[in-house]
Amino acid sequence: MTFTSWRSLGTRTGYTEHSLAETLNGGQSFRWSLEENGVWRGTWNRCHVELRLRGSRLEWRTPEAAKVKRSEVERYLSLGESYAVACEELPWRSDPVLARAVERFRGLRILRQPFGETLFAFLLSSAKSIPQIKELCGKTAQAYGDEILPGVYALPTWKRLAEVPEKELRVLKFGYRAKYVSQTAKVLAEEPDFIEKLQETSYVEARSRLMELPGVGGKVADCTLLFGGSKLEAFPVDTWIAKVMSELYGLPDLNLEQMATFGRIHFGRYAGLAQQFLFSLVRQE
DNA sequence: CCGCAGCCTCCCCT
DNA sequence: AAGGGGAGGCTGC
Repeated sequence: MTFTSWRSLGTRTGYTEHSLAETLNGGQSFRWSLEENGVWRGTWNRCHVELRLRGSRLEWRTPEAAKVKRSEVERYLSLGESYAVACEELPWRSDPVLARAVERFRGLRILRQPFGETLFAFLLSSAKSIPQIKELCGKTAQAYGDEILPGVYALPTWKRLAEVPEKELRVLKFGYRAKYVSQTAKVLAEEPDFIEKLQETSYVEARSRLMELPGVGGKVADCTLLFGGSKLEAFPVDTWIAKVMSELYGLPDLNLEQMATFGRIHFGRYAGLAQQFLFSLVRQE
């Protein structure tokens, strides 16, 4: 494959190697891999790009045949957003735990992934580690997705997934998640504008609609809305964040749903960004 | 309303 | 070395 030359995405993104790795490979997306030469390679929709950091300058390139636009990359990486403003608005001044996390992972941000792909990945996420989820996504793309470039496969659409028998997904080692994917695919196939309509509604409404889908509980709904729907007030509570709330915030008696509510109130409009900082913090320790 | 086992499979631990 | 327990969760009892 012939790539374009490296192009700058700016020198003021705030990214460090550390926070870039945490953003691309820290549990938001499962479609990035780090090559030996320090280059990140990732795929979303029909976009395929490489990223690297040269000092403070973030650079990208893409196979010429892929026809990826700079604006698509900027949007995906959420570069145009006022990231500094969001960080500034987080309550780190009165919250030493958050302050430590923000300091340690400066540059970490929330991606804007395709909604459908995000939903798919998080339907697979229960009781799975990041490498395992990546493996399942990769196998699914190869089995049912389009080959958008030689050897590069996009994830299949939900329409395509609706045609795949649950049994085949079990062969790919989806386990009990095969049923979630299969049944959700059927619902989405019957209601083609389900996802589109959902993105136009408020966080609260979108969350409860998403939770009607088989295999989607509060955590999966929040991850989908945060990483794939740009609902930055979503505060996903997994076992790691539960540990943070319990041990670092002194709230061991709240259940998961109560922790999610606490998070949205305590951290405010950008609770999801705070969650990602805290998630990186505990996961590292 | 709450808490818990079961679900697939893999991995880690003993 | 084989076998139990838990994993970035959801569902039904």
